Amino acid sequence: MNAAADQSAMTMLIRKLESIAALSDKERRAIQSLPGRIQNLGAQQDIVRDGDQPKHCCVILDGWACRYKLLSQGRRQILSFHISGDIPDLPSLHVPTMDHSIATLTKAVVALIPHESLRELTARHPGIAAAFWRDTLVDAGIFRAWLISLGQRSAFEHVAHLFCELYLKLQAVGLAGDHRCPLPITQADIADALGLTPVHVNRVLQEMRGRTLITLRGRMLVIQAWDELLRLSEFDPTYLQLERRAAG
Amino acid sequence: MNAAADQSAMTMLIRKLESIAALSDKERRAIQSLPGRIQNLGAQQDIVRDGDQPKHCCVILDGWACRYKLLSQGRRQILSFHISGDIPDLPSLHVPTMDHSIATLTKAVVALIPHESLRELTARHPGIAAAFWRDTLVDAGIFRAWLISLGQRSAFEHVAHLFCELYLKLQAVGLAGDHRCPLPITQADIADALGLTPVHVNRVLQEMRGRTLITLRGRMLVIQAWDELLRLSEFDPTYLQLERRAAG
DNA sequence: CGACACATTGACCAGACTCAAAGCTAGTGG
DNA sequence: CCACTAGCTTTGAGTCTGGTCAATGTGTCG
Repeated sequence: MNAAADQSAMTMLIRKLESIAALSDKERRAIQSLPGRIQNLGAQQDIVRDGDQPKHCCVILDGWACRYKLLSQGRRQILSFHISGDIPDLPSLHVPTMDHSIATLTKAVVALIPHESLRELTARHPGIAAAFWRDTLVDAGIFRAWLISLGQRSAFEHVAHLFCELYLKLQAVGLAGDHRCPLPITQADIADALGLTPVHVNRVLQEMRGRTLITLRGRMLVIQAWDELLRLSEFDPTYLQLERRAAG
Repeated sequence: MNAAADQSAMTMLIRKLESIAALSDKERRAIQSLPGRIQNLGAQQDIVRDGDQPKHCCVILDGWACRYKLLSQGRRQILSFHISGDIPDLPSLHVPTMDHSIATLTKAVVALIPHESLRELTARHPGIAAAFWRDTLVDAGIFRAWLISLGQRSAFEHVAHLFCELYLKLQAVGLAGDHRCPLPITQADIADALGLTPVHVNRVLQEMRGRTLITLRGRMLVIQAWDELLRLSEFDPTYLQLERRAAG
């Protein structure tokens, strides 16, 4: 966190909510004055666990996190990726028991906000309540999009679709542009999200490079052929409900 | 619809909401007096289409429906199954544009309720608003469970998991018991939901019959070995959030 | 500079798909 | 009440996408 961010840790949350709904000045101020315990976390650390009944929600201020579920024999399904501004455990406000875990994928900074404060905030500001509501509906839309990918798309199309989605989500909160975005996760993480093996994800990435669709080095993804990637994966950005900008 | 049901078409909606949240007498009466245009539909008929901006929600009173998305080359992914009491397009109250379609799978009876009436109802009865909210969160939980099945389970485990889920959902609204439930959909429908081919679904069903796990004839599913099916599919009913009864 | 995690490659395997052909069964109309 | 039909289910043979197992690079951080 730098000095500007310290002024309000909630800046990223506001930016995220404004990417899917309009906020008034009053609402922005109310969010900025939310109490939040800042926490620095390492990579691969659980934030909330399957079966927990959390009493606070976590806003991601920096770094990447994911929802995931463990099955027998160490199988892991990643259910969603989360970036700055996201509140992955927002549903815990209304559904007490977690049916999955949430963990960091990279080093991360999060703010823990008591459920109580959030309930007060939403009771006082119906506009914010609506924005939260809308956020979880967008989340559900992303789950549906992943269902479609898992059920109908080839591994190649699936990876392409994921890259389009991640780029647009990052762009919406100002963390990407010019068809480049950070991608600080491993091929094994991607594999667990797409229901593939790391080996096969690697082969798909090789093919994408070979076809000059992307560059992926260090932790930076460059989409060299955006339109082509959209076309190949039949990407339709409607489900992200990003009102302010068209895809691309 | 029989005479008793005519008394209030919303009986199934109330029963459904009570399977996931508590309602007061006042709230029950408010729901019962909702205005709803009753419609009789044939099988395979669209109720809402991808891209629509609906002005009402549909409560399913009888029959089965599904959410689905069409891709190129006639591929169809079914995103969820819906039964009596469900409001599959409830999210349209807060997210204007549909990113998928909703259609009947069997002959069905639905009630169309204007968004306006629902907004009035929820504004006047926060408990009902909370129940609706909770319902869409449960829906999201079901999407996550399907993600896990698609990503990590074998075809056999996936079919088993689906059968456990459908049985419990039907039981929760009084449409199943004794490990028997109606299953008025085709193997092709199941295939489109699980991302498999109808041929492979058929082979899986044959194996389940061979292992005396289920009986499936006419449009009736009998689960002969419930515990075994739960175990084989690693079924954990938490995500359905059915407070009142344990699984089974 | 060494160690560990991550990425890459190769050879072989298997679960699910494709294509094609019968066999059932529930509605329909005569 | 029966014959017909359309849609659904079942079965078989061959194929392919993605998985498994195992080894070898590569890069990054103490």
